[in-house]
Amino acid sequence: MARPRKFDEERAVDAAMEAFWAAGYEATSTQDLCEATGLGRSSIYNTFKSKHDLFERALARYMECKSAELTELLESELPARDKIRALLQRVIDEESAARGADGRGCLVVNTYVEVSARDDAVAAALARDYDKRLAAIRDVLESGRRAGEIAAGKDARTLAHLAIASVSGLRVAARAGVGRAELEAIADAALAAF
Amino acid sequence: MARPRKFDEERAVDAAMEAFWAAGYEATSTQDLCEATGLGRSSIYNTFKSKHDLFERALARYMECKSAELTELLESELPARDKIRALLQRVIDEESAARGADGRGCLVVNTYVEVSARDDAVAAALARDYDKRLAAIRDVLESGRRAGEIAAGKDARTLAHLAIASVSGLRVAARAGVGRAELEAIADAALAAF
DNA sequence: GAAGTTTTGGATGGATCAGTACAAAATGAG
DNA sequence: CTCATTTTGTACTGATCCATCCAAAACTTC
Repeated sequence: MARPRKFDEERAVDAAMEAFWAAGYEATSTQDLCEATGLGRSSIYNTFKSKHDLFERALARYMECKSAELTELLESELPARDKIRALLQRVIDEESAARGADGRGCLVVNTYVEVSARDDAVAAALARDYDKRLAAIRDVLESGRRAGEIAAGKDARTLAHLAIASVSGLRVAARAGVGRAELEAIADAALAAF
Repeated sequence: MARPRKFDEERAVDAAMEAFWAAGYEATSTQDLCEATGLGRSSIYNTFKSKHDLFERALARYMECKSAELTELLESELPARDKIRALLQRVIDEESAARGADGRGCLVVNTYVEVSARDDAVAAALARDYDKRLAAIRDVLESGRRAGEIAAGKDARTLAHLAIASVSGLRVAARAGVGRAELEAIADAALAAF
């Protein structure tokens, strides 16, 4: 038939994801993407339509990974509040490690802020991801409410929104330079609302 | 002596702030800054050292304004928790209006995410601003704790961190497309932690 | 009004941007 | 081996990036 590809498309998307994650969309040049993926310009443009297209792929991949991690975390046998606690703790671990290592934060939060407002396709993808996470957490809290672990008067959906907002809040705080111990105290205080 | 300036430096910084606020640092070109301020290239580079310098000025101005607003808000006669409630409500008003009007969010949060990690000077300025806000809110909560409005077992400083994190969380949620009514429910739920 | 000083506009520089054109290289099918 | 097809490397496009240069304009002081 024809000459076969010398690279793995998935690995290229992964590498691009790392690049966008580290520097953001605008600040990542196509040259950076070539170096990160190890591909030539032609290969990238032959495989992906554009930088924007590659970004959407990379973002989708990131969201997939994170979504899988969340699902796994929420599937444990812990009480609902402890699941939320574990979620917040994981975020703190990520962000604290990231500060020392690379300080790149979370690609989803970064993209909300940097890209979302001026890019409808990206905004829509982020909104779908948000809804998925919201539903997963709401289910957990709803079960917890039925099990009596969460006060009956509290709305599971609202608390799920709050859980996600708490995650974002911790991430921004971490980026603001708040240290690990303080982040853990904040998370602990936030749990009082659940 | 010499030819006087035809423009007001402060107004120029204001206009630049609006531009950076609307589009972010990278996506705002020097051409955009000329158009926003109404100045020529020479005037801008004669007055400010560089785009980066102008950005620092604009960010400082933004933080000054917001800081003044916060101080004013915290000076009311309300109980401590109601002050926090008012703070969250103001954020919701801002973000909900912004979504329809321009969707630019908060320049400080945007800058944390877009610039902070790769710009020490900006990161330091943001950190100073964070500390100021933290201290102001901590004082309010400390008073509230002494007045018995806040449980004695809670640490005012941690709650102040939490208040700031709640603001960031709401802002990111708003950018994620969460509507006004839901934001208000989230804020209400978050207040249970105070 | 002349001299001296600063601002201003417009042209320009060199770098980098995203994306394309094209021919050489590489492969499987016949 | 030859042909058809796809990938790949390199050179290149036109646009835009931030910043600088310079001469003309504008204003104060003398």
